[in-house]
Amino acid sequence: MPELPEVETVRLQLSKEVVGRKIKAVAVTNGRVVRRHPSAKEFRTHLEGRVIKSVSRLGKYIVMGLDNGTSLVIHLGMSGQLRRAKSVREVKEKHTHVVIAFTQGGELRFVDPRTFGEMFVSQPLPEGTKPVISPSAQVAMGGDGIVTRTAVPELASLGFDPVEDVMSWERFAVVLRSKSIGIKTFLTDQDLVAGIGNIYADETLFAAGLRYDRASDSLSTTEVRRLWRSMVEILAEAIKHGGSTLADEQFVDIFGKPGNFQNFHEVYAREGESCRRCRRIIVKVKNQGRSTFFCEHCQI
DNA sequence: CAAAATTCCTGACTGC
DNA sequence: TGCAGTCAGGAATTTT
Repeated sequence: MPELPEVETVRLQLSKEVVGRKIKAVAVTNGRVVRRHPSAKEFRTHLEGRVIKSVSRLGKYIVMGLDNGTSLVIHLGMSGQLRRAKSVREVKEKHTHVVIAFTQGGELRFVDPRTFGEMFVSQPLPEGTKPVISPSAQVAMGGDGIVTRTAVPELASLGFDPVEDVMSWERFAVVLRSKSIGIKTFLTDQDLVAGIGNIYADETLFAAGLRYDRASDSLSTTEVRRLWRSMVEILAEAIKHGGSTLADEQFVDIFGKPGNFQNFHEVYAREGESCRRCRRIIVKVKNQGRSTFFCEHCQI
């Protein structure tokens, strides 16, 4: 399922492929994707004629800045894909729900079997209005980097972005210790840390040598620093390898190519296999209704 | 058939 | 008793 590294992989490609393009027509064939809008037609009207000026990302959300100050926001959910088509003639994937055609030719298509993903057009906050920012993002950034949040009020409650927002581990410690919850719960709470899901939480915790159920306010300074480092490094590494494509799942980039980072997973989906560090068996437990994979020996 | 996992929502439990 | 924080569980969804 697309998490920060997969979304960033897509964002990097989109910024080369669609910036500067003008939207000629939008076709919505599954209204569920644009559920925030009163109608598919209203969504269409907001987009047609607009030029895409930028492509940024906040957590798992892609934000396309448009030439009138509004933004096209896209969330891939668990099975969403954005696909670049060179021409209308290219065969459409099953579950293609939205097609954006450009005046310069070509299309951008939104494909999503499970339809947990969504698209919507966001209106910026009126000039002079002060944005409401999540406490996590405020502490983490100390007032910086609120641009996307001002441009997209719907995303204001998201926590700091561990890749995009430059911050210190000391500030991370402040946010971490402000809660008393399991550290995996902390990492996957989008209002605290934006962009981490099940895969990268488990991989980060293995790299940090910490159990998923350690309380966020119980870590020593050394452990906090290790968690911070591991999180940043795992995400950077995963982006370098184009994200993870799982055996059952079908994450692909905008050209249909799978990612590579699954080959570097130490624990995720490795239940019953041996830990590469200590040779013991990787176990799987349920946490918050989600699978958690970890090594009982390497993670304390 | 159950499992996969996203966000959102509700109900219950805990500690002060 | 009330309240905030936390957590568990369910819905929506399709494919394997």
